[in-house]
Amino acid sequence: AVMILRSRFLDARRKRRNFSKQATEVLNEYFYSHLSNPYPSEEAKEELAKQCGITISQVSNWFGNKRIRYKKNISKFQEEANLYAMKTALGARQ
Amino acid sequence: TNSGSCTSSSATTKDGSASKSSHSSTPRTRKKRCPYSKFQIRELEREFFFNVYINKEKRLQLSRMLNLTDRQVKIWFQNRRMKEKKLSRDRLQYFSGNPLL
DNA sequence: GCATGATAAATGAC
DNA sequence: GTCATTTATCATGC
Repeated sequence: AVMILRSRFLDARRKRRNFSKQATEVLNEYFYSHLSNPYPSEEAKEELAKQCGITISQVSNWFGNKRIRYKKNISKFQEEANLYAMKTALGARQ
Repeated sequence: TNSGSCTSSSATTKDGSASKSSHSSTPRTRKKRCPYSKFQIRELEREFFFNVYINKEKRLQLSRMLNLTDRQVKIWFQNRRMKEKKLSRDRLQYFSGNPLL
């Protein structure tokens, strides 16, 4: 049993599981509301990790992937960007 | 999986700095990430097991044996130390914050 | 078949 | 030296 758990831990690195819908929501809200400087501080990463139920490393991974994939094809994310821009605008109105 | 496709330093002159750009006008293209072979990783890991910090002498020796630049070996050890630190952090979090174990 | 998360080379700030 | 990061690659989900 110990061996199984150990092996599960060792290659749990690339046993990828998608984040929850809510977690992705939170991360995208932060990303698109800080699009001019999408680099959360350590404190912000900690807060995001807590909100999303993931580790700080996973938050860093998500932002790293998001930044470069957004930069590589901005048009592909345009719709998503508008969606979250509208969402934050509506949230600020209340 | 990877045969000698990335062993770029075929013309081992001295350092890995190939003939980059003519002069200091071009912004010097970033070197393409090139995954190392199983053999290269094995030897690097073997040395890392003995010494987490590698000295200059062994570094030059290793770089010649693996057909890597001195800079590549240096950076590999830096990244490897960071990886070890991350593994330690993950282990700590994994065994402390999971009541199932 | 791409989307997505994690890891492996490579750079640069400090 | 560390360390956050960029970039390409890997491995999986669906």
